Amino acid sequence: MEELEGNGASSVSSNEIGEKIWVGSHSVRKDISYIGEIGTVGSGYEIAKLKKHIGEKLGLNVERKACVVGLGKLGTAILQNEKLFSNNFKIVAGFDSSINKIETLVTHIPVYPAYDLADIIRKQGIELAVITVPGHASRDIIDRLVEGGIRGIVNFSSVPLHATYKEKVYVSNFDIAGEFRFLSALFTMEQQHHG
Amino acid sequence: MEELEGNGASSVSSNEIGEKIWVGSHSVRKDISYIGEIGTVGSGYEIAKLKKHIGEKLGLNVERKACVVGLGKLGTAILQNEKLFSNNFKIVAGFDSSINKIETLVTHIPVYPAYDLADIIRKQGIELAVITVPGHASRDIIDRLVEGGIRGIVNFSSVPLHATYKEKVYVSNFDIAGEFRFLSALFTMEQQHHG
DNA sequence: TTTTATCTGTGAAATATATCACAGATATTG
DNA sequence: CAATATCTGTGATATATTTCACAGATAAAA
Repeated sequence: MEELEGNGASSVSSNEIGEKIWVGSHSVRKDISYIGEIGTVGSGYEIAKLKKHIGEKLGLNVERKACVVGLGKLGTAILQNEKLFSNNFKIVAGFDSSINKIETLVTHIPVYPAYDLADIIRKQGIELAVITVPGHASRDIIDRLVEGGIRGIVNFSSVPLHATYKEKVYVSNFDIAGEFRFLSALFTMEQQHHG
Repeated sequence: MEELEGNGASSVSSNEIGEKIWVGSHSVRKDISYIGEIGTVGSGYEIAKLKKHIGEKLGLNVERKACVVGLGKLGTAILQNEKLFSNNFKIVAGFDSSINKIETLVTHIPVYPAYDLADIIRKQGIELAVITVPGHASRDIIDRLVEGGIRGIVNFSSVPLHATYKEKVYVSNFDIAGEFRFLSALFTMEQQHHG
């Protein structure tokens, strides 16, 4: 929608949205209809109105604080790369278990030792975390994040985490090797079907 | 399964697998049944046999070459982090459009200018790519990857790519900001339902 | 104003996915 | 060896998701 606004458009049809995101116009309309009756028959959806409604429904209109746990190469790259985030998310802290790493890392974002995790998350009201620690450490980290009251976690460790609803934490696992396996499974099975 | 093997087990039941990955035993059995009749009633699945069959079906028993396109902080971190990959995937090349970056980057993996992309992918038989270029450049990059004959792409740029089946390329999009939006939508909607 | 084109919202139908339940086979125990 | 416990593979059922089709409303054109 922001792309279309940039082109000077003020309204958009389900068809146009569908083409942008490679989804049928039916599905676009059906999904939007769960939020409410937002469109205008004949001319489509007013972009500003649609953005507002989606934002309210999904909680995207408020700024949320996030942190990075594990400051290896990957963690540091994420910590320092503000372009990775849209404007309502702000990385406000980094954590690592190595004091040495914390003292030597050059960055304008404050970094803390891992044992302060729960405390700082609670005090600063941090809601989201990206974790890039080695697999064996991730279970311990998630416990401390939950203790601090974190709400969502993006997990880059190779050990998938399954936070329960009871814990009130949602986890999104991402594993590059897993994606590679998935992709190679797709094209391997394609070949098996075609001979 | 490798974890269980490490503990000395040689066979595993659908129940045990299900507990490990938080899935019902029914689903585990049903999924495995699509590959064939691999289990033994009464004692479960022989781990070595199950690994072999899954590997063959999904093409995980062969080594596959991969590359990283875009050597900013994130791309460099991925290029240099071999722990991110399981043993059948090997990063054999990095690419960037900045000659300066290519000349100054210190790594034991060969790096090349982006204009050599298609050529090197073809010559070296690279099947997988991770792309971490800025959004606006990604469409051009994917064209060159396809030209070189790439089979699968993990896309970290914020612009989602949709490779068609016709192009014989599969794409897995990953966008950290998108995951944050998804997670905050989940807990926001949870709050809306509970009052 | 009248006609024609455009577009939403949504029941209904079609697909796909997940779950269940159990027959029948194997392993284990006493 | 008999009795009991364990476990797979799968048809059947249930649930979820996607797609379709169109009534009815608005916008644009003539």
